[in-house]
Amino acid sequence: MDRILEKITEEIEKGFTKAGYDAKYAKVTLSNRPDLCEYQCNGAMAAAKAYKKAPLMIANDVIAALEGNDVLESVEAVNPGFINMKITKAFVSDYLNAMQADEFLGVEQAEAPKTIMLDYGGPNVAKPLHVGHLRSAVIGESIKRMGRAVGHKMIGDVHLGDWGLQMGLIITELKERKPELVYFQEDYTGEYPAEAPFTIGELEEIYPVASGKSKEDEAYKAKAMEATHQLQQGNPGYMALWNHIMTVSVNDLKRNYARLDVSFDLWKKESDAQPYIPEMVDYLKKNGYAHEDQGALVVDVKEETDTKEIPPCMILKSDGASLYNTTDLATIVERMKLFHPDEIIYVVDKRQDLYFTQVFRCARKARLVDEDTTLTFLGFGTMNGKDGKPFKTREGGVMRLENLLNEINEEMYKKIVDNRSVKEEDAHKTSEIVGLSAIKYGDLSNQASKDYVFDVDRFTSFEGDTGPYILYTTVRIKSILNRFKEEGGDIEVGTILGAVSDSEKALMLSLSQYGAVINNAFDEKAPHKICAYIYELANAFNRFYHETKILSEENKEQQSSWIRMLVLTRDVLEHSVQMLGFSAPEKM
RNA sequence: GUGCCUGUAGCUCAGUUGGAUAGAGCAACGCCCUUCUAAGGCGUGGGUCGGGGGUUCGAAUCCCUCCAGACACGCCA
Repeated sequence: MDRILEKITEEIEKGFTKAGYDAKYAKVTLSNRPDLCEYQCNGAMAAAKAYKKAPLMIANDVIAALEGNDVLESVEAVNPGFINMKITKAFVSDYLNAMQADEFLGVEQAEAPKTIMLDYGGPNVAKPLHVGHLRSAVIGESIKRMGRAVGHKMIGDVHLGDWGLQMGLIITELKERKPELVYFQEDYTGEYPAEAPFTIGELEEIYPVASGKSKEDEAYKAKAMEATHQLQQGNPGYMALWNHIMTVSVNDLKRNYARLDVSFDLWKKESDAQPYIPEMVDYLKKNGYAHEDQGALVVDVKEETDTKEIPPCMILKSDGASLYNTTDLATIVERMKLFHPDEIIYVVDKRQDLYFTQVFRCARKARLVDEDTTLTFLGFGTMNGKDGKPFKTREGGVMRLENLLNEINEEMYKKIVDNRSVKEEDAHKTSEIVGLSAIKYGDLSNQASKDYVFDVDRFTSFEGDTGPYILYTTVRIKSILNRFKEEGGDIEVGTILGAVSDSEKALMLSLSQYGAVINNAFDEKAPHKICAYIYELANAFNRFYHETKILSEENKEQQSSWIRMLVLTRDVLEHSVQMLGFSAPEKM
């Protein structure tokens, strides 16, 4: 279905054409002076130059030509040459009824759906998730859901960090502690135990210890590097251990991501890309893309237009070993081969901007990606504490994601119990749902690319521009609808009628924007635009709610009109919130 | 040093891609519950949009310059 702005623009275009002006000036936008009008067109001022005529005259010509249309309730030309308009009540209500009948609520679906891979999450095996992983997960999940809502095929890939020295470190430390394990017996030929010789708790304790030792003890580090090498060569005992590490770790990661309501379609990992490396390196050499420089194998990625020196993309270190770049390039090769994506979006820390510029250019230059496959870097800023410095625990350490979630849930639980008399078990469940909205909304309502301040008190507040406020509004609507049903009403029947109050019309206008907002938000990969929209919608609803008594309305036709509008408002809010990655409870 | 990003109310942030009187929330101060969740609504005060130039009918938005902060700059990931 057409967007409401397009429909209005079409009307204005008719006016411009009829008055003898080019229709390209007829672009209509939302009013930035709601006190004066609902929609405005600034085209007359732009046209003034081309036609060498006063803008106001042009505006008046257009208005005269618009005479007799049934979309505009009022239209007037104002000072320099603004065309201010209000649309008819019937036009808005017709639009809302059509919107309600549309399964996508007016969100335009992609005419040619794309396959878009989303690289987000990026946790490391055997290390707990910490707050640094939060943004990637939250933003990535939202973009994924937004993409699906506009009809694209979105493939989310967690892209596990499971390769390199960290594995060797764990194996080495394990060997120090339990040398008697069969995994370390070279002549062992039997089956390895199905049960892992460690728990996730032990694993998480082992890694930092091993990492610390390797920094101080050269011999230890050498052992770890050797173990890494052995693993990569396929040492059966090490491979068996690696499998255990993976299983234990991935189960734990899945549990944690589930708490965040984040899910991945693919649990691919860096090691999966390794088989592609030899052939890729060979290809880069043979075709002259890569050359040796100071002993390392590199690909030049400088471009004429660069304002600064872009270092070459390193493929192999001078000792011949591969590195992060190599794996990422090989991952691109793998993704192209397996999924042929139209676009790959990386949701990663913005500090990796330069690095990804190198990787993308290298992939492009060496034709590792199709020409029409887009590589997108979606860099996000740092999550800071109230002091403006990177978020830390009170003790100054790195905050585990799990602990952060627990803290928020506890905070939320207190608030819910303090304010309402609810059953124990309900309160715990509700506080988890609302707590998640607090975290996600707090994050997503900021522009992803900027640093932001993570303020627990502010995010968990029910007042202002917060997740809990949005949910509270949604719950209020549900509450009315439930009452209506209990009294024997049917919320599925009825037609939305023209507005009878200013607050109702404002709510209707806000609802009518939904489709355009979602499409635009996805185009710009900007979840914060959805936040801004639903906050405004929630405000519009609360204003309307405050002055309209629905359940006691005598006129049944009017009542069912309002009920239908509540259903639409609820649906818009729930769909929006779904795209942000959380949901509304039934009560709170 | 080079490059990139950021700078908007006391605090946290928007600003529809160049439009009208720069907007929200929090904090402060008033009002509004016998009526669908007051975790709500209405209102008041608060700004040289980092500074200075320029572009034009018109600039928070585009260009130049300076100031301040954050980040990145070949064998880490």
